[in-house]
Amino acid sequence: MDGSPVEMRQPDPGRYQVTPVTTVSLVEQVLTRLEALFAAGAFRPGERLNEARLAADMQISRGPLREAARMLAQRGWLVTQANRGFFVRRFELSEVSEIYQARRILETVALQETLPAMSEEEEAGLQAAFAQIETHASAPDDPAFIAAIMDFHRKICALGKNRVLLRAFDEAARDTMLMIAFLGGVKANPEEFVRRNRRILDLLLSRDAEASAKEIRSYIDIGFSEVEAFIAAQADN
Amino acid sequence: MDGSPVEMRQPDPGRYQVTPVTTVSLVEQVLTRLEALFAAGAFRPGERLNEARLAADMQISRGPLREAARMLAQRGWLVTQANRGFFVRRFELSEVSEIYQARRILETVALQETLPAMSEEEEAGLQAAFAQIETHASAPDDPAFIAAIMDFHRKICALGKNRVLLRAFDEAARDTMLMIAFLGGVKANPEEFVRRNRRILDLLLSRDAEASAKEIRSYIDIGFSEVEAFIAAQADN
DNA sequence: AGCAAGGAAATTGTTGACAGTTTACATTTC
DNA sequence: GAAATGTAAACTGTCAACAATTTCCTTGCT
Repeated sequence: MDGSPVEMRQPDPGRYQVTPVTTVSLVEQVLTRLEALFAAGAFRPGERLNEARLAADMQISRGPLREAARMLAQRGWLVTQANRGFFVRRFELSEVSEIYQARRILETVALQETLPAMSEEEEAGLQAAFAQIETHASAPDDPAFIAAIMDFHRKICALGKNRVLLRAFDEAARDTMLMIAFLGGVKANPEEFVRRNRRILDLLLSRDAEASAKEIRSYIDIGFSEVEAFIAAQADN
Repeated sequence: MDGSPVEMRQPDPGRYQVTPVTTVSLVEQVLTRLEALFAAGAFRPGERLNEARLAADMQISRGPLREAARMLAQRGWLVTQANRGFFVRRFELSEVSEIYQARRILETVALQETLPAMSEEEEAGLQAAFAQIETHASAPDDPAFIAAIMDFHRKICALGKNRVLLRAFDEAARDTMLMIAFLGGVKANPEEFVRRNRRILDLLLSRDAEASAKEIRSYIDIGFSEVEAFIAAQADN
């Protein structure tokens, strides 16, 4: 009973570090799952999604599902029709070219002024992101491969230190992934992707903004023409 | 009873024209109202919004309100905290500058290649949008004045014919309006806004992409420095 | 007074049910 | 047989209630 101080808890902030415990709401979980379904190509363009069925499959009620669907609608992945519910968006060919055009601008404009001042952390981040591309190149059909590529280019865009433009890139990147999912995956050989991105990385590390931008534009153009050709081939069938 | 053909309805598609009857869901109505509340500066940054109270005021249940709030959260106007609900976003000063920087890029990059080929409709649209600015200049405190300015610049951005970039502009423009709403409205004299935008319009109509871009950048810079000064003045209090 | 503990009130997260609309199908009419 | 009509099932839009968590206030202690 007499207070020997030995066991007393004292504030010692530096001794250990714990992260907050968080709960994940159903809406967030549903959103994640729907994104995964989109990435896996489970939804077809124009498809109507059945709220009751989806909710039952996920073993939740329709409320959280609808809230997640509203977020995807705001993001542009779903469109709503009054009294008819949510439909998976469609891509027109014209919009595909706009997506790539936007990426060309967003990724290169970021470098223009900031590349020479790239920090150690940013440099390390780019290298780590590229390493991820190499890792996933062995399984190019896995959505994680495209996701790794997009993350690398996202880090490029992040060099611009502009959250508004980075957000715009995120949308364009997500649109790209969605479109690829609709097409049923890429079929271009992964080695070329790795090689060209390595070249981009090297030019970035040399801090040559002009050459980097040129290489990035060329890289994006190639990606676009491959998608374009693939769509044209599909249309022929 | 014998069918005299006089009154028989015959398919005659050109004789009259009706537009579809549409229903507006509660979610859409709520979204519109929340946007108006934001524009009017009714919400303070960091404020938590009370679902039950808002829903009761609008005389609806919490469901549609939450769905609209999720859309605003996806848009970035609200942020969510687990089990604590929706909070009005905050603006850091650094982000304000990024918004203007993004607008500078998005509005000028659109012109670079497309201005010389501007169509009659686009030209008329720009003039009509500018006329709206003049109309609302007499009531500069009305959110409609800023909205008119933003719409004019949106049409400029639309010249680029890129929906992805236009969407990015929309976000930046909405962020700008939100920020101004938080600041309690603009106090710069409306005549200057009208004058500078008229100059932009003239340069656009002359189809001089380079001069237009320069004038737009200058215009945006002025808007930014005014907001910046206003924020600094507020911070002093 | 300052602080911790406890509990009631307020608020969010989630659900199930009902009303209104749409969709699909069978039936009638020409 | 094709188009129009009527009808039942399916589905979305909305609500009200309940469970879980947070917030606020009171109480008791040093």
